[in-house]
Amino acid sequence: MAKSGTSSSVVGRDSSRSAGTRTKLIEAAIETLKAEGFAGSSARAIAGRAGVNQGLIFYHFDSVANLLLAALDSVSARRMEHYGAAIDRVGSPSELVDVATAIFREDLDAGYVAVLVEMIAGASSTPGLGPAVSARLGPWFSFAERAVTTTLGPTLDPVLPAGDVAYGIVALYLGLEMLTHLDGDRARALGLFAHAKNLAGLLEALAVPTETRQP
Amino acid sequence: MAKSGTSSSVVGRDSSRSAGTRTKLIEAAIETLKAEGFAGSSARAIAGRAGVNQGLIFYHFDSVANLLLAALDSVSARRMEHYGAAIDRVGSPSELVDVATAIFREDLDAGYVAVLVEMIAGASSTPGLGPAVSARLGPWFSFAERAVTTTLGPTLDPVLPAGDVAYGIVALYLGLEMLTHLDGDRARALGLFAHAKNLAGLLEALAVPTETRQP
DNA sequence: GTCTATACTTGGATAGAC
DNA sequence: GTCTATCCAAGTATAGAC
Repeated sequence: MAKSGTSSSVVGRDSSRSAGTRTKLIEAAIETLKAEGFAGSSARAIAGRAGVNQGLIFYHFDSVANLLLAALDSVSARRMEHYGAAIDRVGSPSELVDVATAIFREDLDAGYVAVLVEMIAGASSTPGLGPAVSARLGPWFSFAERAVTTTLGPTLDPVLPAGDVAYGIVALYLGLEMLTHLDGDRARALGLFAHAKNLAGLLEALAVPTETRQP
Repeated sequence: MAKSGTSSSVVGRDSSRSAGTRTKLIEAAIETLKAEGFAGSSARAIAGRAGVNQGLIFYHFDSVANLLLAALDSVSARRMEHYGAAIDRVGSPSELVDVATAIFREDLDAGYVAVLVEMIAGASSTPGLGPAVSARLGPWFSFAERAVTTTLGPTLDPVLPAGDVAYGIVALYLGLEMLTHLDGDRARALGLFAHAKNLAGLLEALAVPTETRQP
């Protein structure tokens, strides 16, 4: 459905001389979702922020919903790249909490999770948007699951399956973003991460006090 | 700002012969928020569901946003009443998880938390709505805190303040509602509650094995 | 006091100019 | 291929009928 290239160029980038209207629109869509929410992300609002005519949205993306999905794809891709790099240098649970705290702070500042939240909440109002958004949640789940698995390992897998924990973590992440975004008080959420750090340290002290691992 | 009574009657109810247009509108607003989301809750959509002329919204509530806030007040009041009754007959942590599970299932079916989620997410798009919604979150926090305090008591309060735990629980609750509502799969969320039940049982076994309490 | 008919504004989408 | 002018539907809000 969505058009693939901007020009007849063979390369994947949109390298025509028009300075990438597509890219500008996607960037403006992200900004508008963050600042005005889903309900405020009209074609005119987004185009105004991008400094282009609103008709271009329908030329490049066919509909506003498609543009918003492209915006969600864009943030997801950026975040997953960043997350993946961060998670690879994590060993212990408390290190995981440290990384998670830093990432959460970044996401809050940049408003990346706000985009996701608005798209999920907004999906109720546009027919067909729900499944599309749902499909794009996959990377977030699998990233969280990978983070849990690589740090906690199969240690607590029998009592707490990594997939279930990942689901809860994503849900908590979304909820904390909502609350923080609503009242602008990030201290409450960050306080929770501080407590998690303590619990992680406690967990490390309890678990495998002797090096019981097979090569 | 909002009009208080419907007629010049002395009683608090709207007891005029008009069969309660206000009430019908509030009910329709709740249903519309659940089904169509914030972005889909226009004056026309709500009035259509209520079977009344859309102009009545502005007569009775001055604006759509005010009607939506009244709808949020209505669900909050109902839920708090129900929650309060349920929490009073809870003693142990695992009982708390049982009650929380039942309540979560109810909220999912009835869509009460969906209303809250949509209002929080939608607050970004309407100037002034954020603080109004934020103010209405107070009861949810204090209920969660009360639930945590009465069951876990001051036992783990030093390491995990009840207020912080309550904040996290509300956030998790909102996030689970979003995800469940999005893909219609409530098994994932309910599975988490099952794990919480196990952990609660574990906690009970560990904590205060001897009756160490002062009268 | 309650409600309806109507005015005006904003939003989605496209035909056609460049 | 890129963009603008324009159309029509949907939204908010109110003047005035009952």
